[in-house]
Amino acid sequence: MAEEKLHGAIEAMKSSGVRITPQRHAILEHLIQSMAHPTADEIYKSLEGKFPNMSVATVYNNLRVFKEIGLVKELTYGDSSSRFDCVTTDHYHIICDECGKIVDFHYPGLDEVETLAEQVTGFKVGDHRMEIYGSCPECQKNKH
Amino acid sequence: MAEEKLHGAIEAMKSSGVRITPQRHAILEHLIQSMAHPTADEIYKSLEGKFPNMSVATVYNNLRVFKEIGLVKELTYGDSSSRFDCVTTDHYHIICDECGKIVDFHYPGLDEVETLAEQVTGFKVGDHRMEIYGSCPECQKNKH
DNA sequence: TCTTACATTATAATGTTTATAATTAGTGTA
DNA sequence: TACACTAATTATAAACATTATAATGTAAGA
Repeated sequence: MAEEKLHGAIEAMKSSGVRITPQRHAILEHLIQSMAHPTADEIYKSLEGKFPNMSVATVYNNLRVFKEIGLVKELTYGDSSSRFDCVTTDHYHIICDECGKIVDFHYPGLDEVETLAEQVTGFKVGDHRMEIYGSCPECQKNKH
Repeated sequence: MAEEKLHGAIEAMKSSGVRITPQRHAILEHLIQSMAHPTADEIYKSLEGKFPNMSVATVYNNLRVFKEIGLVKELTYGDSSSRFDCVTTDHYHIICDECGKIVDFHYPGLDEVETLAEQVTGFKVGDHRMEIYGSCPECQKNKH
């Protein structure tokens, strides 16, 4: 499964015309295998063994590249440093008020809301649902 | 309305034993009156006129104090600096799977999700809903 | 293999946020 | 109202994450 994910990520890089370097491979591999959501510095430190000469800038540069092609999501909580997470297949729905069309909308990060809800209410949270409502591009056009 | 909000905030400070200083008053007033979600530096700059000697540290310190007593929420997007927002009365619901109890759950910040949804799907977003599901404190106790 | 454009490295710079120590000022009490 | 006590403010420096720069190295197609 991790293998497949890595393979898919590499394919995504190829088709985006992004070069596959050993450093990029290692960063992606680390992101996929680690269950945690590491900071840039944690990634840097964990790859020090394999790449003693790797620069911190390389980690940051590549995380930006991965974000741009949609492989990685940056999570900003209150702490000092951002955390990075592979994009999962979790998704929500966005629904057109006018024609009822339902479109998948991928968004990785409402765990934060669950955590806060637990703290504030004392509930043990199991799940949540969210829907977004609006007007789809086609229905917007038809108004004119 | 802004008056009331400010008054309420000051009451909250009093009952938390937090001293009311001119700087704190001004920072709160600015947060309540401004429609935007200012950064610490923006607050600092906009109060330069009234308080030529105010230190940036004062702004940060007081924003932390306000956060601690629940008056202010820190919003961390991808940018370099945090933004700060008065806690609004917007709320969601958290629902107990077992007894059906519904508890208000205040959370200021899903605008970010709406914005991203617009960008990704091309929809014009009007609204969203979210519910959180779990087990309330009482029902958790009753299991033991 | 060769070439070229892109990636990496090392370093310095930027910018936000926090820590420190000395001064100042709220707030309860006499 | 004046006093005393404690907390808040200021000015400064430091810490920290992140980005920019320029030189060097390397992936990948011709």
